[in-house]
Amino acid sequence: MATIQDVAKAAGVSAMTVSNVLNDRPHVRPATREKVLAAIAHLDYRVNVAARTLRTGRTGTIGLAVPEVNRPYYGRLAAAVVAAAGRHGLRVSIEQTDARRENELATLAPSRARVHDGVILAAAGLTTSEAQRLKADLPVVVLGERIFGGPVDHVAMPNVEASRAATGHLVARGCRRIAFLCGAISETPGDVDVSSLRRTGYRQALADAGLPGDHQLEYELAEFTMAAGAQWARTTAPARPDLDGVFCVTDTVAMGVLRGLADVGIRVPHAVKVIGFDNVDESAYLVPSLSTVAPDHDAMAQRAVDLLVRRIKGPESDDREPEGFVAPYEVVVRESTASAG
Amino acid sequence: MATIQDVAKAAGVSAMTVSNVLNDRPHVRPATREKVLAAIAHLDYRVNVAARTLRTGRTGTIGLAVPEVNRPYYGRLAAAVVAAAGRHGLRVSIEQTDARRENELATLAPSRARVHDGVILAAAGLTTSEAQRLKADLPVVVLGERIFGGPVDHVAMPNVEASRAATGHLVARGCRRIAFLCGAISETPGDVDVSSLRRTGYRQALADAGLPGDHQLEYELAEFTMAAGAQWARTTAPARPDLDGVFCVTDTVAMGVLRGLADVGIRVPHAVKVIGFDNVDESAYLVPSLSTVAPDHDAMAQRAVDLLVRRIKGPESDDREPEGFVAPYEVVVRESTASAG
DNA sequence: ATGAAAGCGCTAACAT
DNA sequence: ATGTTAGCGCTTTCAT
Repeated sequence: MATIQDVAKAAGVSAMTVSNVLNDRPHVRPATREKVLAAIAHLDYRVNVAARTLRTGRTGTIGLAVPEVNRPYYGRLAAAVVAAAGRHGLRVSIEQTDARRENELATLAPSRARVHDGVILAAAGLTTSEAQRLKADLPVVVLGERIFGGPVDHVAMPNVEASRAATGHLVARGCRRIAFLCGAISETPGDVDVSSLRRTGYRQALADAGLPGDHQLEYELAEFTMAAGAQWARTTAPARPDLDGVFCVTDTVAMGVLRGLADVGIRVPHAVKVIGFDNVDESAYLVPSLSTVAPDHDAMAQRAVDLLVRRIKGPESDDREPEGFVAPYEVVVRESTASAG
Repeated sequence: MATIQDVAKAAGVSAMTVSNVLNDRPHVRPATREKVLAAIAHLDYRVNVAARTLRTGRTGTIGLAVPEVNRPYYGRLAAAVVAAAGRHGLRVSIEQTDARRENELATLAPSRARVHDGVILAAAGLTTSEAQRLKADLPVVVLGERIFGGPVDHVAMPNVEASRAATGHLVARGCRRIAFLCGAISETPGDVDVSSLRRTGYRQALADAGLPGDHQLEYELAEFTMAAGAQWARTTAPARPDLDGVFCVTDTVAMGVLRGLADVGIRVPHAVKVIGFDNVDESAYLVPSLSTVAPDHDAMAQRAVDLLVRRIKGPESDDREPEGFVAPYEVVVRESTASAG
């Protein structure tokens, strides 16, 4: 395997000149550049990434830490991040955190700085206060909740607003007894997990409509899974005949709910209307198709990568105030909330 | 950030001894080892992966090249590979090939040998003859079709047998006019893509049952997508009122088909029974739930990683004959092929 | 059982 | 515009 020295020799220049060509640095005469490129092609030379990393401290790879690869939402996100990173010439290495805080924190440990130039952390296990005190040893962008006053750049879902819109849509379709299904809500006061943010939006929408809030209608599931959603629909929903709408914290949960309601003969959207959150690809193909909130995944991924690259590139930029970006969204209306029977 | 020299100094030994401790090499006195470990802990020392890689040529990372991260099947697979690799202390870097042969071949190029110790290639764009002549510059395990006489280890789906079983199940449930939906089938004679293998199983099952094969019932879709499946169900299925069963090349396609059939009022399983392939998580929660072939994803991932690790570890093992592993499978019967109306 | 020396391939800094 | 020098942090080889 050819080295930069071999190329230099073949081109009749110094290794440094080859390096300059490789890295698109100025001050290389076109003629010289040609010679070097020819030698590179001839020898089929490839840079040794390890050597470059050892020298520069840059690895050319960013980490993407997600709770679980095998979930449509994160699959969608990962695809978008891989694409966006590629545009910056960066590789993406995906890690699973299983939504456990120690794993999430571990991705920011110094040891990772040796492997990744930066990390995009799709946080699900951290508390807000933890996120606000994140002391990362490498550039980080947190993807998930909006972290006010946190120390790192973050890209967030418009959780509250979008949930309010989703619930508002149910209200507009005539629902009056709307359940909210979410995951475990943190006990820590001031902590903002997805569930509590979306619950806030849900409550606001009820208030907007002058509907009484009923905490009996707020259900905390053990997990964000289809199984949990289905289980709820089979056991709890039938016991609440007054129910006419369900807002699910994610499409995955909603998929389970649709299945469970079908099992117990509760018709959607006739008896109960259902709306989810995420606009996962599958949602459009369910029977009935699932109404949902569609955040702009590509914009989130693109922005996350851009923010990260800026921190990676500019050491001076460490001083820059942490930035936040809230993705645009829209409510996608499908059969599960259709108005006519 | 502490280096191995710092640790050596702190422990009062040479760098070499520290290295020996780090790499669990013999001939280190327990007392010495203790001293070193203490120094490591005290300084919070971490090996510099780049330096080690430069020296040894090993990166500690394997590549996983999949057509698309954002597809349930590959998400499921990726999760399993990440888990299996972790057990060997290896990181996984995921790449997308978009099922294009040049991208798939690129993952095996020498330049990647600098970044990955080996690659698991979920091939979808290569022809058999290409796969059989794969000249990889680093250890590779191909995950996908069974490559007879190929030069690399491979882990395969039991495509033919499982498809035969799936189709046989439809026959057993009384279907007589069974359609087969697949992706584009390669023109190259002798080429075995997923579609043609599964078609072979389908045809065998029909022959087993003494049913006439009717090539009019074999449909090649442009893509393995829900959209393509739905499109087919909406346009083609209604034109074939004799149809009573559909075997889809993947669950994703089947999801689209279920949706499309619902659109045109063809009832499943009453009028038409549908079976898929993959047993994606979602399949159990569709309405109707989808019967399918369930290959053992975890076994496939585990085996792929094991095979790869063997090639990486043992240079002498290059001589070993390429191994093939065919995953076990079972037919999972759900509502979409239920017998009673 | 431990250590000294050398070098993996690259690039930052400083010549020229 | 190009070249020289030095060294990133580790491990292989050969001593001791």
